[in-house]
Amino acid sequence: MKVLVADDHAIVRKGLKQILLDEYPFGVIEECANAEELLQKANNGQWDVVISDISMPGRSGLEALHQIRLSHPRLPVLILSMHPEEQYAIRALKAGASGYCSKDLAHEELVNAVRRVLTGKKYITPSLAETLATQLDEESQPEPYKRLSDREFDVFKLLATGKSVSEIAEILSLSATTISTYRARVLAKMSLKTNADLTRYALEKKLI
Amino acid sequence: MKVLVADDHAIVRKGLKQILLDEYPFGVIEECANAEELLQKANNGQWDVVISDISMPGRSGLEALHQIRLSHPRLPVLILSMHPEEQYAIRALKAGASGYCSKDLAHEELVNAVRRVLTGKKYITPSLAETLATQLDEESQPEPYKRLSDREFDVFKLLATGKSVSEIAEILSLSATTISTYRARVLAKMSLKTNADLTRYALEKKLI
DNA sequence: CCGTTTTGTAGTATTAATTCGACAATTGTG
DNA sequence: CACAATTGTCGAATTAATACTACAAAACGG
Repeated sequence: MKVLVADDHAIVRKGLKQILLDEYPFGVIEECANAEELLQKANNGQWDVVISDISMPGRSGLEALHQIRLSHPRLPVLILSMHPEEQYAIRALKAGASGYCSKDLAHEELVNAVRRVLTGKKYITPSLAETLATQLDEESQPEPYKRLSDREFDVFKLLATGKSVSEIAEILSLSATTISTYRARVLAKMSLKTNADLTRYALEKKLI
Repeated sequence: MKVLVADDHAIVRKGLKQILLDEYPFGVIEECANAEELLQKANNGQWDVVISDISMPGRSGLEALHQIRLSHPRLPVLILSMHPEEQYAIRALKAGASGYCSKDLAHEELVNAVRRVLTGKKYITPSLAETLATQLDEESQPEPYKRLSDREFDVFKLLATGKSVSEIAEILSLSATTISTYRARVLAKMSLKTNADLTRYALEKKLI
């Protein structure tokens, strides 16, 4: 049993490692503190499964996932997230993740998820599975829900934390006008009107 | 060495425990998944230090901290947070925390923090320490938690619900410049920076 | 495979917000 | 009480944000 664990929080890495070692006492659990390290190690050995945080500084877990999909199509990647939220999960699964777990699950549940993805199946954290199911259900009738594009989502998150348009422009190296355009699209898609609405939404959904 | 560890994420608890066990191989590390459990265990044994997440479902880590301060005045409590935000840190320290660590610190740093608080000293996570220092440096010390005047509070509430400066000017029949001035004063008094911060604060305090 | 929609990106012109400075009225305090 | 600090209020000058508009590239839907 060889597992690659990636998370920028040392504490989380240790925790994952410990949980996995409890289950697989003779397993090899390797830690990666960021996406680069993850990619490097993924290319440098035979692994049974990768467990990675979705949001890490620098190249994100999502980008790393993408890379791994290309170079190791059969290596299952389980994405971990703090946020039990659809926006993240949909992205991860579209990028080829084998599973999506919220970080607050019990360790038995984590072990469970690992087992499933090892057999080639998908795993979705229970709380989210329900949400997604309802979502798909409702999609037939009302349909006010539109998915944000990646860029839009970036801008959404930054706006929700109180960044100004010009700060975001700086951060993403885009023109302020462009950010304004994204902002307008985000607001329209979400049927909201103000940045405060975004903040409230994000807080409610525990996105920030 | 007896440590109480509280966090709602099993993964984080495991990680903390492991890091502490690496450092204190014969230590007793007990896990608590929520604030109730933390209080119960704190009252039920002799501990050297408590390490607790700041935000847990139900009664928060901050409330638990308060309780512990009352019943065990000499027991050091180290607060952990995902967010290296001053708002939280200031509150935690005011409520009697011995230290404030961001969850992304390396495990050596955590061990360090524990050592410090054991000797009765305070520990503040480096990234935050810098922020706080710059703030004090940059200008007059904006004493936290000054009371807002009535007008200021009106403006505060309206801003927190997402009204724009000009809308507020309209509502209160004042010039937009005046509202901007109030806004600046409110922000200064509360040591906040953005409208999003106001919204967060208001939501937290259930003011809106 | 081809037309349609969505996405990523900006420029220009217009509008809103902020900074800075100011000052009278009110409040707090030794 | 007298003097300092706070509060309520604003204008002018400067900056930031938004509304439109636009267009190429990518994704999608038949």
